[in-house]
Amino acid sequence: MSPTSNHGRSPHRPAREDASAIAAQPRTATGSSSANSSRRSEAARLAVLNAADDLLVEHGFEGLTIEGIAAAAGVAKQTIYRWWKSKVDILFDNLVLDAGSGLVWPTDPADPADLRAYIHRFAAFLGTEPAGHVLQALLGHAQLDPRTAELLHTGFLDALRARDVAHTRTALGIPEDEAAALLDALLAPLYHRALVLRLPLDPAYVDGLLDQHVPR
Amino acid sequence: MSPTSNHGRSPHRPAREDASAIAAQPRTATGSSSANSSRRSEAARLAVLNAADDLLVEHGFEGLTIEGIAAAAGVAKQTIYRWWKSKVDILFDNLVLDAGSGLVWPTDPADPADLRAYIHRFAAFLGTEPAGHVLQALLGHAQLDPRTAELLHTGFLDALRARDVAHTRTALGIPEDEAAALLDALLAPLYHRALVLRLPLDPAYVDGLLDQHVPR
Amino acid sequence: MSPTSNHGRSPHRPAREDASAIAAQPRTATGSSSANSSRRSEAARLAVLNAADDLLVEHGFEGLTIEGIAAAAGVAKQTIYRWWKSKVDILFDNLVLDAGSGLVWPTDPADPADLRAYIHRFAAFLGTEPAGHVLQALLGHAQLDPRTAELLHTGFLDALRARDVAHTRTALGIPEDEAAALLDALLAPLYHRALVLRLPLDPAYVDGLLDQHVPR
Amino acid sequence: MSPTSNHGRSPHRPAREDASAIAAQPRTATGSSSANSSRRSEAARLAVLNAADDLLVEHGFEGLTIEGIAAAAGVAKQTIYRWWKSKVDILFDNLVLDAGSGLVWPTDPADPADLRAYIHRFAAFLGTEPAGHVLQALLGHAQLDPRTAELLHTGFLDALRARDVAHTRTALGIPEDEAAALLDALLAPLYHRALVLRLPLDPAYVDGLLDQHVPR
DNA sequence: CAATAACCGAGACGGTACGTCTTGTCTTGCG
DNA sequence: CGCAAGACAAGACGTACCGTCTCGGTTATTG
Repeated sequence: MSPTSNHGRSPHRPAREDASAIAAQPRTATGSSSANSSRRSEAARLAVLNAADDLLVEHGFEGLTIEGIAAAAGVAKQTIYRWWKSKVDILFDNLVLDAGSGLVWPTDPADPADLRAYIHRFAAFLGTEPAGHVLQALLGHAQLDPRTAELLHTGFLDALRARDVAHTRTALGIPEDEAAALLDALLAPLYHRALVLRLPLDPAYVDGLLDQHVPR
Repeated sequence: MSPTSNHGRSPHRPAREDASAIAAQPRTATGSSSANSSRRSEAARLAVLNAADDLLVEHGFEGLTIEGIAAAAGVAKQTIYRWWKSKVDILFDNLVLDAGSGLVWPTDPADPADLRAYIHRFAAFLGTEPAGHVLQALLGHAQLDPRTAELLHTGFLDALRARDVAHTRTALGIPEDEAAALLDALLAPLYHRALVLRLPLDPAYVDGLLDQHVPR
Repeated sequence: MSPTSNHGRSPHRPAREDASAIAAQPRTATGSSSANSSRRSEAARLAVLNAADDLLVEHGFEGLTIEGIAAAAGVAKQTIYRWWKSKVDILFDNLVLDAGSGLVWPTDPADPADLRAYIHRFAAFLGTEPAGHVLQALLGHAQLDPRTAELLHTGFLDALRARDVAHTRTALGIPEDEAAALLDALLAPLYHRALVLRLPLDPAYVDGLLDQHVPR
Repeated sequence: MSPTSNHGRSPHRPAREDASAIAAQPRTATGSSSANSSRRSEAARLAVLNAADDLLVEHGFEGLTIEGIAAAAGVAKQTIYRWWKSKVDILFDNLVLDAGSGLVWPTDPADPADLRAYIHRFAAFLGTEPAGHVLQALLGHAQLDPRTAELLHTGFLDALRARDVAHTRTALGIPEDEAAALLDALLAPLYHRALVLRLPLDPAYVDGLLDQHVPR
């Protein structure tokens, strides 16, 4: 869990006011992370997140149950309900965690090649275990449940898009609306291929897509 | 239910070998509908399909239960299980039914404008109640459940795509691979906008998209 | 379950209007018992009652759980909740069942010795497994829970007392108030000894008590 | 809490070896009360006892929870568990406390009328809030739980009976076995009426009972 | 023109998981 | 150390649906 996201730490009570699940610099040293207010058990938190990830891969989203997670994590059911509302919430925390470490832009000196690199990274993230499984499951479930859709968008996708548009702008030196359009032109086929066509996002395909839209 | 689809009529027993849920000509005269072998109650079948549609809109996919459908349809639970394996199966039948009447290409004399018309029709289908709700729900659920994915692809999406590629070819007089690429370039943004961005597919947007890819 | 008691048969829905759980002749031939309205499973009913009895003796009232009964009876929890409101209800049915077969007065020709015999029978019933355990548990729980008290009195104790007073009257040929007073004088020490002093109700003690109050 | 009872003061650790919860002279000056060794908070102790009493009357025995008592007393749960094993233990302390002040024999110069007075006092104690509620609840729970039965008898009822038999002897100048039999003859109907018949122990009834067994 | 077989409604059944509740233990600061 | 606060593992509670299984009561051919 990125220290800038308090999602899992201080749960539903204080209402999600977090505006940037995807921090530009998720890794900034926040000594304040030691402001680890509550007496929450870190061991239990991690055991739950890992168990959920494992069981999602093993049994699929439908076969993922709170009772199963609790049993696999060696944790009481109530400990889960104390900190998460639902299995969707748990997976969301996993998504934020994984995105924080796996969905990053190359660091500072902006370079047009950064976009290519990032799109490749995104395709790998969406298309591979376990993070991609989680994102696909949450996107799928968001079609079925408005609360999941709300959480996924305001808590993750919106921030991700804003960040990516900004990076694209600075990387290519183009205006915001152009950056957004370019990003959509690149991401739409990836999502389409993964969610609708269910075909693999192999690097060759991604390269072809990039060649179409961004000059090498 | 299109008479060329035996999905809902003679169910899981004879194993789904239906290859063209989306018939090119779903409306072929079927006096043969009297080949209606079994003593299945048409009233019950329709009551179930309608109840499922209504309850999907009312309570969402998760809140849709077999018991609820049975109660709303005034039908015994066993009557549902006799003809459908799951609520996904019921929704699938509804999808095929709705697609048969709402996702058609203009009839015969091929015309380049047909593609524009069809894409508009598709956007309207995906974006509006209740058929779009059903398709979105099934696409969402397909991310969570491989059996749903299998059913949706081999039973609907693959046939739809094959048909649409063929129509695009004849409408524009282009080779198959070009037709497929063009179709993807048009559909990917629509799916992306509907499933990921959750924005409306208004005609203005669709027109803009078409202007980008197909000469007016 | 005595056929004159509909307690377990037609459960909480039709509201307990049964006025004579303790029928004078619980065994009256009622071929009509086959007027067994619902399709309730007799096997499940008996399995639950027996399991409850066994587990009460084994683990005590507090250690008796619905889940445990369901597991021991090889029955789904919901099957128990369908027909009984609580474990108290199950025990009550057992009590009525056991009382019907074990708490009977000698048959017709009234004889002063009948009272002696019945009091001995009562002492044995109250003091021995498993029926006595059930009655003691329900009497104990009635001190803690008004609903149990209500059920036990209006559904069992009142009818028992009325029946016993009537029998005492005809057996000894005395007026009702005298019969009631005599019965109280005999039962109070038995209950006191069983519930408060927790001493055994051996036949010698009962004989002594009888000698004190009824001429041999 | 009587100072001669260390029940609540030094709890389960030193194992209850107290033989006379009901001291003949509960009020004997025990300067040793300053043996108030530990740093136990008297305020917390009293808050717990009072809260338990209040909540027993308000919600009944079953609705009485340790957490509820802790909350109502403004005390941490652990503080309760530090000093009492269970809610039964807390109620027991309350019983001893109340009995110490409400269930006393007239003082010294022995007089035959003392028995009448004491029986009236006992009936009032058993039949009225809150002390009677506690005793009835504990008697009821003793039917369900052997540990409660053990505690109630060895910790309270046995000593009470011994004391009462002794007082009866000296008050009426009769041998011990006669005193015990007389006491049983008086108490059995009271317990029977309170626990089984659930009728009020009004003074008129008690007078009638006394007239039956002890010459005025 | 019965009989016989499938369908139908109703709903009980053995199960699984839900989300809530309480228990009794443990840990973390404060005074 | 006692204490308030409260997280924790454990597990029962009562509810909702699941998918299977009778039960009688219609139809609707078919022998």
